[in-house]
Amino acid sequence: MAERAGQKARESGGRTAGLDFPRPLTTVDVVIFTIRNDALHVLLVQRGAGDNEPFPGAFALPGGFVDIARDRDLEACALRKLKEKTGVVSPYLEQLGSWGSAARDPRFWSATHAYFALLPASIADRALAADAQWFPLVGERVKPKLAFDHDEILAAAVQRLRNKVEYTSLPAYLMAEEFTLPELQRTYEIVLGRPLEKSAFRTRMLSADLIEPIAKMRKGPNRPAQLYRLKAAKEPVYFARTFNPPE
Amino acid sequence: MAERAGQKARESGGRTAGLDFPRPLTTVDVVIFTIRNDALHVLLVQRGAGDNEPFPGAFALPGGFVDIARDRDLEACALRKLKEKTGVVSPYLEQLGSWGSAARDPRFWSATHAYFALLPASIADRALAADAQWFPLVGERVKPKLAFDHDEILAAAVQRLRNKVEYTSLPAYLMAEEFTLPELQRTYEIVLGRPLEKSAFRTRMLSADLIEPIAKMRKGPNRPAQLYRLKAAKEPVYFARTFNPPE
DNA sequence: ATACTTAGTTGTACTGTCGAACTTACTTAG
DNA sequence: CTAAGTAAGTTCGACAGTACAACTAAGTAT
Repeated sequence: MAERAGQKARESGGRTAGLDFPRPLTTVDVVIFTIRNDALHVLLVQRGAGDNEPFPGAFALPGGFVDIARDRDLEACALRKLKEKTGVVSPYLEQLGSWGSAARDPRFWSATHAYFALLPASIADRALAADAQWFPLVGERVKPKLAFDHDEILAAAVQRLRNKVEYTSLPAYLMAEEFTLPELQRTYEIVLGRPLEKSAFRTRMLSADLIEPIAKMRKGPNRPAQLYRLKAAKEPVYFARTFNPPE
Repeated sequence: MAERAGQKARESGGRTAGLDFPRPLTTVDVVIFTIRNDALHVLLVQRGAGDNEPFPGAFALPGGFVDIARDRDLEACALRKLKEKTGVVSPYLEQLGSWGSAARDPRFWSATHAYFALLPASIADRALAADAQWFPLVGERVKPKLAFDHDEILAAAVQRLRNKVEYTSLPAYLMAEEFTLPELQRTYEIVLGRPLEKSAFRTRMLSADLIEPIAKMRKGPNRPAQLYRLKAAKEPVYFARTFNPPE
């Protein structure tokens, strides 16, 4: 329907200011994070070796062209790609930014809308697509050289994540349904790459209206720990201060 | 060059996965803020009354189609549109996000890349385009109903600005070359919509490596005030705490 | 029983904001 | 010339939250 309108306008050949412009390619890419083995990981897919595709065989962020017939909007497109690769349907998903230039795709002027998602490791391990694979992060990069400008996008995603972790509750979305405070703190420390003060962390997390204790306790080889879960609100909490800065 | 490659691929009619997808319209819009008469203002342009254009006569954010022949990348496109409307060539410019859906433009599936810019009032008043006009902000809106989903984009820009003002030095980019600390504080207060503590504001601004005093003083009807200017670094400063929160 | 480990608490020092009162420098009214 | 007014800038005590370290608690392993 909307397409027909566009076709008509284009076929009419009139100076309809804009519909006549050559259109950039429009894609969506998703940077999907999770924590495995005490390290931040990102999901990459290996590209096919077809001759018409750029960067054959290279690794890339999950993503691809917007399908105007199936994708109601950009976020729906991101969710579709995320579901195709991981099976996950309701992750924490946030828009990261957009990258568009004449140079980033050898085929044509192209613009990508980048999202980033946080998944609990427990969910992330189920039902990965055949061409998808988790890679640990080395600093802000990943070992293989990525296709397009995906190295740059990944670096921006990591930076954004680290930045927001300083003053928000984002790491809570990397946790399983039930978790203990020390586990949450460890997640913060993994993402930030530096240790945090135990008591300050506790008082902050407990005074924030973010988590609630549940009746159960986590038993282990040592003293049992109180289990918590996220409160109903899905929105992240913003703290008034950053954590003890590295100096 | 890049265009030719695209044309070829399309003409070949091969299943080149992606180049065959119908492409969304790609635009860039810029939310340009300044402060006039102790109030936050945004720049709007009035759309022409041509029959082929949607929302004829309505006000909209400055923006339009990406011109792949002239725009090296998205930011260059935003800078071009900003210069066309204001003459300003080196503002504070930050990407805001992107909005894309089948519904936002009645003509076709379209995606816009939104930026927001901060201009000092002194610069902003020079050389406005004929169809451009400053509008004061009422909350997160503006009086006229805007074209497309620009009301939503504007609201997001205001929210982002207010948010970042809590813990960054962004308002410094709304100041003239030379300014006093009380003037800077007033700018913060205008953007935030609430008063700030004088002494805390001073110690924070002075201990941040952001501004430097210059030899001159601003004379007025009362005690003269020390003049400051932004330090060389163009990047905004992030504070470790937010300002006294409203509750 | 004893040592070890991790969860969680307590207490002191310190930093920066809050809030108000104060000093300083200039203008204007009488 | 003096007194009142105004805005710039400083000072000070109260307070909140963090830093750091020492402590208690509850389990396992030997």
